[in-house]
Amino acid sequence: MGIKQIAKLANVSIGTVDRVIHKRPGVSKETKAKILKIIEETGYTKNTTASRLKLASIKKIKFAVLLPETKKEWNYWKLPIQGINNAVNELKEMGVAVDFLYFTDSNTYTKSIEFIFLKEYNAIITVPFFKKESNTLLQKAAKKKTTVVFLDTEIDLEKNAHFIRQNSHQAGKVAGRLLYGLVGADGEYLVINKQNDKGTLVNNLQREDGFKEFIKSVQYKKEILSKSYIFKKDFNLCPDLITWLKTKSLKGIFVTNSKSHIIVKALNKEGITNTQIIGFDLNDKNINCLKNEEISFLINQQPELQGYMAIKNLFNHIAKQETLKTNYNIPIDIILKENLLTS
Amino acid sequence: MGIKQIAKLANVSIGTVDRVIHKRPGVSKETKAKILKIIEETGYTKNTTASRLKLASIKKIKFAVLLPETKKEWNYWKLPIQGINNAVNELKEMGVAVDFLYFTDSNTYTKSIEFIFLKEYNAIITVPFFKKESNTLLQKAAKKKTTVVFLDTEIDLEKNAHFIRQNSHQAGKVAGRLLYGLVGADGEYLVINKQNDKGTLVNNLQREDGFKEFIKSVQYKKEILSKSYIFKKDFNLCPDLITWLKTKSLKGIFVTNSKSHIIVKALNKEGITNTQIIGFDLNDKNINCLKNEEISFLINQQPELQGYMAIKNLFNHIAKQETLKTNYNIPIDIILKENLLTS
DNA sequence: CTGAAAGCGCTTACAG
DNA sequence: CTGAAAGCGCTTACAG
Repeated sequence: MGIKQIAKLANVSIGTVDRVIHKRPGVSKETKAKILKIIEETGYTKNTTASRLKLASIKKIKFAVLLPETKKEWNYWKLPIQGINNAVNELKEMGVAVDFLYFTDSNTYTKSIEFIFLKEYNAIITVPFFKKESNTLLQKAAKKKTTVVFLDTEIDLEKNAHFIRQNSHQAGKVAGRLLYGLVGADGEYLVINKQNDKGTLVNNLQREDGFKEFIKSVQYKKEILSKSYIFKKDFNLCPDLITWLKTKSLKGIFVTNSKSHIIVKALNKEGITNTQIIGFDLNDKNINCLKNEEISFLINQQPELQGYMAIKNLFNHIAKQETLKTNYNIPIDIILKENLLTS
Repeated sequence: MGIKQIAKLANVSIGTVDRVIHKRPGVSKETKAKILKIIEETGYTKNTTASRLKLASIKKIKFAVLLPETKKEWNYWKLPIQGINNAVNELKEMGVAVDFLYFTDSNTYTKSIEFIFLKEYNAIITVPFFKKESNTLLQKAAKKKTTVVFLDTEIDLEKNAHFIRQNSHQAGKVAGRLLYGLVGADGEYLVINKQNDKGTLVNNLQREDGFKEFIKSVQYKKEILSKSYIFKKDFNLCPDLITWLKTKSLKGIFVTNSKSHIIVKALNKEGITNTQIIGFDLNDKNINCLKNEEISFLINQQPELQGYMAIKNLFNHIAKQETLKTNYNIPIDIILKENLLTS
């Protein structure tokens, strides 16, 4: 059942049917009503593939991707890029194209956004690392009817934004159950956050909250220690923490970021044992610690999937008029030594 | 860069280029060589979308799906069907269509296979529940150049088969680490398998093996108890097991199948406590036990994903000549109360 | 306000 | 062995 049959049934040309389908002006009320009725009755839906075949050659669907710069060999931000490239590859015959831009700080972020708005993009995929700049972006985008999708982290913003990310609070609760299962009521708990010049990372705090919520829910009464570190080269734990760790017997450490391997190293240096660690992200060093059983669990944010879904969802939104969810949840994927390499 | 440009560069018509691309006969050696060279040089690849647009109207890609009958309201086998339908929906504009058939035993399985071979299908998606019949299927399929993909379980078969399933042995190891983390060296371990008239299910045994391999790897010296049950209505644990369970303090139970909720019920009836349970599959009853903290972990076989990937991989194989892996691994997805509803 | 024609990249059936 | 034409379902630019 195609546009041709609809046209035939309505006694009009396919051009007129096309105008109605795309809500373009220039069709008389009566004709429009007649065509809509037939579309309704026949259950006709547009063949997006055929539509894109034609459109791919004249008007591409263009996405701008603005992510943190990736200089190092292993870099977290290469993973969403990988997912984005996979999706674009699947959809390139449908006329989907993407431009990548990178930022290093809020200044280069702003510059890149300005640059993006000089061209015409259907949507922008980025991260909400700078609150003020993210709000500015959303304002500009609203004016230009450009969709914005944020990856990685969810923050409160003034305008309607779309997020594709793991629920960090919930991930913290998952970490809570996993670690409590290993350490139990008699152990001690420590949360280690990552800090940069703007303070502790938003999603680290969200994870800590979720973690504490779980631990409290099981009637754990002792205090949960919490530390925030700037992770530089030659990282060392602060002396009071080392003392604390050495006096306690069983310890559970929740590293709310990708730096758990650094904690492992620091603990080893101090000869601190009897520690269970749970962290985030499948970087090489973390994976190694998992293999050596120095880390018990890693929670995978599935950054490739985030990038992949961003493109797929945006394509379905733009090409098939599917609604774009405000929050797309990435499953909280639990990785341990034995399910590391099976996917 | 399309077929038209290739034709122009080779000074031939697009029909001739098409013949070369599809390895159809009737092209002189010289012309063929010339065209292949230009394809090579330009890096031309066929636009599958355009190709399928045409082909969808004359020659569909047809899949036969043969799965266990699903009468009950909640049934595991509705899940791969859901995934299959999702994939077919995505690809229907590409001319992908599917027929569903159901079996109840090896007889109806054989009958269905015969019926399938009366028609022309590009591929068959089924489960390898009957070894002899699976081998027969593969033989017939090889003759007809029909691809066969097995879901759910991997077994040894004579001919080259394709499997999309979780690695059950590895899943058992994952269960081992998870349960050992909760129960530890001082506890007792019990494995519960499911049995039907043909004996204990293959993947249950594979999971048990993996589980035991892990538990042994951590130098656990006590015996791991293993039971195989036929799960009927009014299920009861056998008396000797009840006695055993009541005399032991901390117990870890690995249910290698979807029936962990039945074990929970049986344990409750006998007033047996201090038990950690890990099972498989997200059926409503298991989910309820997870929510009530009567089950600690469930391993999700992601049956929807299995069905989805079967269609996607087969489509890519048939329409894009991508190689079909002998074993496609479904990740070992760990579910606990807190990450149950986040995806 | 509406229609007819050309074309997206590919495939087929037919002509020579 | 090769080419020209028609067509897949849709979109556009133009004509009226």
